[in-house]
Amino acid sequence: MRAPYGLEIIESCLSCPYREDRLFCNLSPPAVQKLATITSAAAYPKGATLFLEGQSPRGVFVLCSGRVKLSTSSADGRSLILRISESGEVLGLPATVTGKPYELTADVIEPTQANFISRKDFLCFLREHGEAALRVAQHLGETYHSAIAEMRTIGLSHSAAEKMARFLLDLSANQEEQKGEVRLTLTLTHEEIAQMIGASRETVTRVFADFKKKQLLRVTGSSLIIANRAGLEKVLGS
Amino acid sequence: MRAPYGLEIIESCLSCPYREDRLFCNLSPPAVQKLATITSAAAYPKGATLFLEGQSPRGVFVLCSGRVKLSTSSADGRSLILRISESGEVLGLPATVTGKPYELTADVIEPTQANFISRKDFLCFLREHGEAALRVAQHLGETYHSAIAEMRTIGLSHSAAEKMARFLLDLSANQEEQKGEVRLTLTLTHEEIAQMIGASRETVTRVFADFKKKQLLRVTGSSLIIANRAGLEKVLGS
DNA sequence: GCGGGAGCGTGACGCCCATCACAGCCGGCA
DNA sequence: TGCCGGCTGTGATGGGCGTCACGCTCCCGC
Repeated sequence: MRAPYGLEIIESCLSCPYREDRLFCNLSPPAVQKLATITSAAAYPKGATLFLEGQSPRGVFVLCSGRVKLSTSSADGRSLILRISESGEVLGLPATVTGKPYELTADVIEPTQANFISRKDFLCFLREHGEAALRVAQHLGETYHSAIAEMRTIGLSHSAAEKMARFLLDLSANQEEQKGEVRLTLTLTHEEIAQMIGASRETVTRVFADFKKKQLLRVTGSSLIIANRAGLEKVLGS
Repeated sequence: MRAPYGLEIIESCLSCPYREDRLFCNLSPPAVQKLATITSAAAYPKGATLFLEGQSPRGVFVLCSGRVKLSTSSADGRSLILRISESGEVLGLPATVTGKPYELTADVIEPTQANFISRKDFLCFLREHGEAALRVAQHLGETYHSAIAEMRTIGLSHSAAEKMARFLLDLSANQEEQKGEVRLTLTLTHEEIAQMIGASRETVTRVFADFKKKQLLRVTGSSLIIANRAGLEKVLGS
């Protein structure tokens, strides 16, 4: 049941300079200049919606700060979270490039500032700058890659514990490790984790308890420590 | 357990002219010409493997004929089929563009002829022809789109019957309908369908039997008739 | 302080479905 | 013709986990 938040866009992102984000860094100076002219900044409060699944694409959003939840939901209210996007990421790219409807819904879960580029301007820009088109293609390829990874965790595990383990290991993959432990801050509720791995809220709670009992991880407040990475990996192979 | 077929490539695809495929039609004449020079044709027998999940990308394959199974598999031998590709489709595009390993395995299930373009040549071609890079971006966007659709069928259904219904409705979406019935030829074994929807072989058999009993569909040989589309759709909402 | 809501922990119950086992069926092949 | 291997159908069984229900702890606003 998606709350019908209006687009309460606050047009005040003057302090939001153009970022060296992953997608458009290292472009030629004229391309960067052109990009600046078609970009407009905006701020979104918690609870706002950048775009809804099924809408025809208005354009792309480049996150400057904040966090945005990307999800898809079925008619009966169940929803599946694909990703929590953070600063520097680009949202709405596939739909904007193809012209098909947004395939996901983007909900703001932490106050966010973002740069927006309208579809018309963006396509025009890509046609003029082949280098940028190639960068976009690479970016889409990586997005696809991580979608497949997500499918693997959901589709190829027999147990909820296995999905949780995969989820945690994916999270920790980008974190640095010290004395055999990985620390990461997990600002998701059990409910949200459940929606990410395709399980119920209670199951997430129980699996967490189980992992803690088995000394695989420790939780203090919102920070989570993976104490026994090898142990978690063993959960996968069973 | 993926069979270790060697790449028994038969270099004899002289009768395989360059196709008006979805990806590269409507390019400018010089682009098409360039493309022809870097394309090489080959034939693959049933059971051959175009590429394996995890391999570093050699290039893209454009199918001229035949059928290829795209799947990913876990360490314990379970596998998840994402798609059965047919004539005209392009395989290996995301990995080739990004440089990351192939995220899927491509197995030939019907004797196939394909055009191959090496990664080096392909990237060079994209850099020279911005229009093609944009087309590739659009293509990747669509690939992503259908991956999300697949995730929805697997992740957002509570019952195996629901997954089957979604699967069949997806299949029939591209077929034309006559007198309220949709006919389609299904050349997959129950085992393969099971791997596509994330269920067991026996469950697929049972759900099929159930659907037949409820007059939702009829099966004669390899052709399948969806007799009551509305009935199938009602399975989704329960 | 106190009510209320959001999030977490936990027990009981029951169903769905994976798994195992085996039996028919069909096509291919010697 | 008869064997064999792949595919399909079906029963029995058991465990995993979704669901319901309820209590608990925070935190926040009044």
